[in-house]
Amino acid sequence: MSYTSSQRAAIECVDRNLQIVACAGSGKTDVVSRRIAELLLVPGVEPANIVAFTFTDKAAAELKDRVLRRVQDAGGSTLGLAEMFIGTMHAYCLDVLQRHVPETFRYRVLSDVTNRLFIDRHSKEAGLTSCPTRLASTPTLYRYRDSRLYQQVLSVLREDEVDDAAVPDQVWDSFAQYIRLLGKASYFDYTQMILTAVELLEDVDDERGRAIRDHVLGALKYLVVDEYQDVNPLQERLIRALTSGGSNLCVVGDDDQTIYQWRGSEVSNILTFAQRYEGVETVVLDDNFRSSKGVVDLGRTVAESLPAGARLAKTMTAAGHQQWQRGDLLALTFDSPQAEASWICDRMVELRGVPFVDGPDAAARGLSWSDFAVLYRSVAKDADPLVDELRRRDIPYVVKGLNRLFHSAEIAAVVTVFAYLVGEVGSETVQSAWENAEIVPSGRDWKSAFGVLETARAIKAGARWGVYNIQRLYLDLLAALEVREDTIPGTPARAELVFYQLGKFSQAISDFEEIHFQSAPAAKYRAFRDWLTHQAPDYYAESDADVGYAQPDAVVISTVHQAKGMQYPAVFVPCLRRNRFPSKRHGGVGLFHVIPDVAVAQPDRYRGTVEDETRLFYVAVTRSQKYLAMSFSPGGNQLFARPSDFMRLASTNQHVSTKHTWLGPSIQRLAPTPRRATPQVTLTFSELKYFFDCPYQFKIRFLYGFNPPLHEALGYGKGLHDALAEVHKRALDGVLLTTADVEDLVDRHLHTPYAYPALRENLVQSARAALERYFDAHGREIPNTIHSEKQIQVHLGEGVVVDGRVDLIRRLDTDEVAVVDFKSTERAQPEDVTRDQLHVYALGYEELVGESPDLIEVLNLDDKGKSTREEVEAPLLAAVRHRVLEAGNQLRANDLPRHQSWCRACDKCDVADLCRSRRDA
DNA sequence: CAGGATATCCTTTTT
DNA sequence: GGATATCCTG
Repeated sequence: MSYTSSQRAAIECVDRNLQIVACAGSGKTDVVSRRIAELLLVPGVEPANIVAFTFTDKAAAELKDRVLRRVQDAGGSTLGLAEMFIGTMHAYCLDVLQRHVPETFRYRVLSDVTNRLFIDRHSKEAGLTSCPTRLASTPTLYRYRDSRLYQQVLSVLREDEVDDAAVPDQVWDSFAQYIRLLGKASYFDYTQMILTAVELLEDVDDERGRAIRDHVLGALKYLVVDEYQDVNPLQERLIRALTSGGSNLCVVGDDDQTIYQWRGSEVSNILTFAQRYEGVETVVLDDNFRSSKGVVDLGRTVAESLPAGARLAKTMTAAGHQQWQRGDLLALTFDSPQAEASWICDRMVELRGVPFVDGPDAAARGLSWSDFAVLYRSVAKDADPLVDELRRRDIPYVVKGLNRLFHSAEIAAVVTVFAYLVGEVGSETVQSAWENAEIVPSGRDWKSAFGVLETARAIKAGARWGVYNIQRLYLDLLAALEVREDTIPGTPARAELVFYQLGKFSQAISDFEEIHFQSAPAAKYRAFRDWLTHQAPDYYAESDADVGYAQPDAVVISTVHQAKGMQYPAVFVPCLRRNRFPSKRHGGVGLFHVIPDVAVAQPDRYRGTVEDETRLFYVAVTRSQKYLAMSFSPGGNQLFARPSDFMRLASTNQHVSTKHTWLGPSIQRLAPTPRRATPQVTLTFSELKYFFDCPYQFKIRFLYGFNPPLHEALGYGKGLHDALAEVHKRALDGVLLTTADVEDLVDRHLHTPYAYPALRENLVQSARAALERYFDAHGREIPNTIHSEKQIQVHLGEGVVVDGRVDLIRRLDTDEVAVVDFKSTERAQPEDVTRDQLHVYALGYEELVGESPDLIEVLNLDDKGKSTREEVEAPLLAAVRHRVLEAGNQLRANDLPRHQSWCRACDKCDVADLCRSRRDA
């Protein structure tokens, strides 16, 4: 791989703060990963000294993979690579907290949906309904209706730089209530994880804060921040705090690609970076290797239409191998959306099989469906005509960025069940909805199914919480109707898709029940039903062919936002309508009705400006490697009847044609061949355990997404683990806890939010007993702790990685090293599965330190459970390595069969009813 | 061309 | 129910 001089400058700059301004297609990820590999060659630099932030988990996975390959290329060692943090800032902060702050071990993270459920469920206590607005018509926010806005207010107050005095006192009161409630329930929302970590790191005076600073900053020598243009003020504070100890900082970004300002991104971070940090070296990567000179020139035109003062100076230049030809770039106008959709399909058919060269040294291949991407400002509002046309013509497609789970007939049918439970519809409605959705074969006996529902409905207030578990009800209902992949009418492919939908619904139930587990039965069903109609549809995406690890050869329909970071040989940007793209400003009760806009430094970020939309258009254009068709057709009403200014901008560019001439039949065509990438498979230890137990159970749980019912004792095992983690971590710091600390430990770590009071008391007792037993039996060995909760990775080659955490690594009196796994219940697990699992741990340890452990141990904390200890054997290690690789290949081939017949794995399987009838047992 | 009346909208998405 | 774009009127 050869680099340009500026790329090399960026890679080699390891001793100064560095700003890499990377244009679209400039090989950014490659440069960053190479630089990290280079850092590892610096004498004295260990993987644990490097932290790299990305914006998404997906980007993190990609960077990790790249770094690994670069390290291998550079002949470096992959030893200990698991100690390098590559991930989002959220994940990093959570990791720091849960590594160093025992009080936070028990905290769980609220997602966007569960956070909203939480706010609505506790609307008064969370301050929602007392939060004032500046509108006479809406004196305060309303439950349900305004909870989303309230979420935004809560994050702006913490993530932005807010002029405290300009925010009304009552708004602050609401805010304080929310924060108090969040802590009381032991939750972090996304913002709070970062804020908590930042405040600890900033607090130089606090004794404990200083200890954490020493740990964190002591290890950190190099910090890399990708997508720096999208960093918000709180995240900038984190970066500041992390580099305050003098670590080297490298930020990478492109101010022209700031597209998340409505989430608080602050472009000025990147614009003024060089002034705000010491001795900054700036490297501009303006060679675009991705696109033809036509695309690059159009992209530059778009970027340069932005006001000059608001950008970093750079001139994107075409430097790749893609050739521009007249006719590649089109700006076309159509009379109707249907005509536009039809032309797009024609154009795809025309381009299919046309020779395309992926890289400078690659052989030509024929373009295939997955080489085409159609990018919309709003898929939800504009993509329907194209989807209809693609379906009509049998062209495969996947739609990204659309929450339509609840539009599907299957889920609509499932929802009727809950309408029935609250007495809104009769049994005939339910039955006919299910039959219309073709989930069950017609003529199925519905008696037992309604029996399940009757039992659920008859539950009285005061019953144990576990009894009117909605998840249980759902799974029982599917079991009663014998809904399984092999009984769903239609082809196996259809059955699989239906199962993905049903699995997602199971996830929705889990989200709801996490917050509403303890609501009284009638209220709970009612709340669930309302949530299903009003809120849930906005959060859950329909499943299409793009699921699991298999990669379909299908046209991609996506929003511009979701296409960020992607590239495609041919890109379509249709529906360039005025008031849609650029989008017009919107009305309604908004952020600034709660927080005055003067309280925020750059309020326009949250409003959206033409410049923001221009940057979005820039992102859309620069996704294309060669072919790009921008088009307009008048939309449904007069607001969208005229073309966007972007149409004019595009058509005045000299590389763009405004008329399309069909390629003649003489043009050379190759067999369509999709770009082949071997998907990366990353598994955790616990997922792998299920896979070893039964591949089909793994599929039901992790690919389809079915969740077992929430268990009332949930949290017990984690609490024990956390308590022991504190014991061992303190030991590493030289503090030895004893039996006298048991009560404290249990208080701090045992969090069982779903336990009814009597159970809770039981769990406290058994947790204390378990810890006391541990101190009795192993107290003497605690000082021999080498690692507690050690992050490990196993790289198996061929893109298969296993991630995990080893509970304990300790030295025995024999001076041997043992890898230890705690089990909190004696719940039987076949012995061979346990051994497989432990050998994977051993592999992880080997990759961490370079030699395998001597022993692997299972320590059962339960009083009856038995503990095992065995020697690590090389042949077993090799065999396990092989089995994990095989698992990765099976996953990629979507080959996850069920066992031949009912077996012992089925006996303990929570989702066995979705697999086979119990009559077979 | 200014200003009032009317029609139409109420994204985008990551953690 | 509020904000905005565009239409309409003089």
